[in-house]
Amino acid sequence: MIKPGDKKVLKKFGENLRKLRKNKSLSLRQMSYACSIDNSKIAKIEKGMVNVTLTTLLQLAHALDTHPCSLLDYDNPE
Amino acid sequence: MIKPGDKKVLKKFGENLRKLRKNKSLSLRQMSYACSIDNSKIAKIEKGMVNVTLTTLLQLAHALDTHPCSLLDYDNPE
DNA sequence: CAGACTGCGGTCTTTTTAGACCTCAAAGAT
DNA sequence: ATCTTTGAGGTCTAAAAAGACCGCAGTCTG
Repeated sequence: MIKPGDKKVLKKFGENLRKLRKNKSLSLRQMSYACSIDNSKIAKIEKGMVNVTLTTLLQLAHALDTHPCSLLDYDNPE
Repeated sequence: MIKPGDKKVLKKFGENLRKLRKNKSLSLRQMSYACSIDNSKIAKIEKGMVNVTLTTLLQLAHALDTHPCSLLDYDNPE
């Protein structure tokens, strides 16, 4: 299901997520605790290996204390 | 997996999606064609019965010719 | 009435997420 | 050298999404 075109999107999303996490100076395990998502999974998300669902997206945003939009804000206007 | 707390979120998301679709005066089948998502599925999403993934979210946003953020822009920062 | 469109709901199979747990190597500090 | 933290991968099960197809009732129009 993960089409080649999607991989790029997921990768970008992951990179942005990582950036935001680093900004908060959170380790994977700290963030895991903050949003009840397994650290190994967050790592996979950051690497673009997972197509997160809406609720997961919101959990991540909550843990980062930011609006969900921030997680989608990697978009470069075309 | 869809926890009771999530249902509310998905419902709100769906309602917002429907609002945006109506704004564009698109029928389910028209939108289905625009984003390659089955019309029955879109109906389910709008009713909050599906926890959409990131790529699906982006497909929907694309079909509505709007930024993904708009889909998350219901008043629910939490 | 007939025909078209609409939203909605159901079924089915394949693929994937969610979630939990475990291991490991590298880097840090004590 | 030891202990801890960190990021990264791996495995496994159960639940759910993806995707496609079908049918139905209501509405509208010719």
